[in-house]
Amino acid sequence: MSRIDYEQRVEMIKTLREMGVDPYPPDVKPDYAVSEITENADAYMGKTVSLAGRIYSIRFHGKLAFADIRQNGFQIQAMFRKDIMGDEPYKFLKKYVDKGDFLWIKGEVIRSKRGELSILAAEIRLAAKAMYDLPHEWFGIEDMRTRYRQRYLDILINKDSFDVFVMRSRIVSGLRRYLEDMGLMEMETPVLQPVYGGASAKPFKTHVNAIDRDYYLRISDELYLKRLIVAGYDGVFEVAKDFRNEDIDTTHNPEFTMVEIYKAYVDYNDMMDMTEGLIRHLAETNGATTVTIGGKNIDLTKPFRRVKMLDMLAEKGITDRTTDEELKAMLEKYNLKLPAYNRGQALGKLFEKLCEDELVDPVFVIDHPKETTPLCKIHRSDPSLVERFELYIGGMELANGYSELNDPQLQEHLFREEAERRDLGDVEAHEYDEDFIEALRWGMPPTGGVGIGIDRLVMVLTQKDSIKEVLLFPMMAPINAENHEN
RNA sequence: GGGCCUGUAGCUUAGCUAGGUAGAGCGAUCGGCUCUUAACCGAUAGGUCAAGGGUUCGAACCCCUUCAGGCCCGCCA
Repeated sequence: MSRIDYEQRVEMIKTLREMGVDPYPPDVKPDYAVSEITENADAYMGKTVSLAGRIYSIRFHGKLAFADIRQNGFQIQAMFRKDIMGDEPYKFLKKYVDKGDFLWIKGEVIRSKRGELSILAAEIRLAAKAMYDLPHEWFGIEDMRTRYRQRYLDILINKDSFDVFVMRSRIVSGLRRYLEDMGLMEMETPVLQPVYGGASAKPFKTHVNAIDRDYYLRISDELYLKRLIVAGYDGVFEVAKDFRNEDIDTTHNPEFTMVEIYKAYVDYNDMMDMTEGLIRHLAETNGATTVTIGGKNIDLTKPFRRVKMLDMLAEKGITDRTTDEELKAMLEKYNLKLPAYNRGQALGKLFEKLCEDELVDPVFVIDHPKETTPLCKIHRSDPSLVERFELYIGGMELANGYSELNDPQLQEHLFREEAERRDLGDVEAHEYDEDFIEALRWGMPPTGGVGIGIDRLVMVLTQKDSIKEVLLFPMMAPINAENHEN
């Protein structure tokens, strides 16, 4: 594609160099951030300051010009008067400075006749030249392919995108601060694991040359964090990138971020309290306690309901009187596949199918059948269940937590059952992790744990209905060299 | 994996179920303008209509294939 702007800029840069003007000078030093001036306009009024930023718009009126200068999310208007800055600099501005360029300006802080906070340029300096025209902010960039593949352009042009990732950053730092204030420590555990565990998912496989072994990218860091509880740290967490080799859609990306949190001497009830407190705190500090996502209104201010999974199934007519044959027929009807039937997993699948979408306002679904996970403590009052919770918001699963299983013999037994299920063809059954069981044999205190999907949490708090909107660089198929022209 | 929709200038798009030289706004370039902020006025340039193949005298348009994306469904967080 011919871009005349690009070719013109190539020429212009050549000319600038011949004139002795460096289009990419190394020593541009503004005295003030734009935000400092805009946030304290009155204090700086009449003072001479220097600042720098990108030109988003420039409007010439003969011997007068206005530009919008933006830096780090803050914008200020620059005013250029030929009689103040001089003929040559004004001519230079008109001829060699374009929208999209970075400009350094020194001048007096004033207000224009219309009252707009401005810096009246006495001196200017080209800080960095751009080679493309900046697309007009008014129209924005709407094409998803451009927005996701050239995210820097999306963020540059679309203010909403800029703000989403500011919010994401604040949410994650707020989360870390909240957990640290609770006395928890962030730990870093391996991304490359010889045995993948902690969740049901298909992994990415890789090979470690140094020891000539196949490794996996982690699907979870649960089993490592629990080893750290064994090790004697009573509260740990990790904001972790996890990797699952599954489909890409509006709520799934192959790499995603999950915070897992483990704390000794608490159970799943305590972890629900903590999860709820954390999410409400993040909602309040990011100014959105009632949100709309995908047309659904969600109220984060009310206490999160806690409902037993079996009670929700009972509302759908599935009770302990429902026979296995009837359950199998229902699985068939909804096209749900279980490599090897067992009642607990069947109930879990049917729950997801029948109930999940209805869970708009935050709700903890608790007390799952024990076959749904091998890492959770058996329920203190019903041996067919486990002390597990899942938090749903807006029809999405946002968090999953347990009273952690710390009985090494039972853990070994449950892992063997998972192994049998693998042999029957369940590719998502947990791998047998001998090293983890060995750790449990040394003794793990009673522990509560939870994993919270950060991307989905950010979706809720920023009111976005696609995970791609909250991932800086969502996974996209690479553009074929034959089709690629820019 | 199944269904529906989309891809036209740097950006936003019209034209596609009437097959007949591809149009606009913004942006760019040149000129004018001392208070604009989607600035304005005048002129100019800018297109392999996602890619490939077919039908046709003639294809952005009809057909086939491919690529990329979106939405819904199925499966996993």
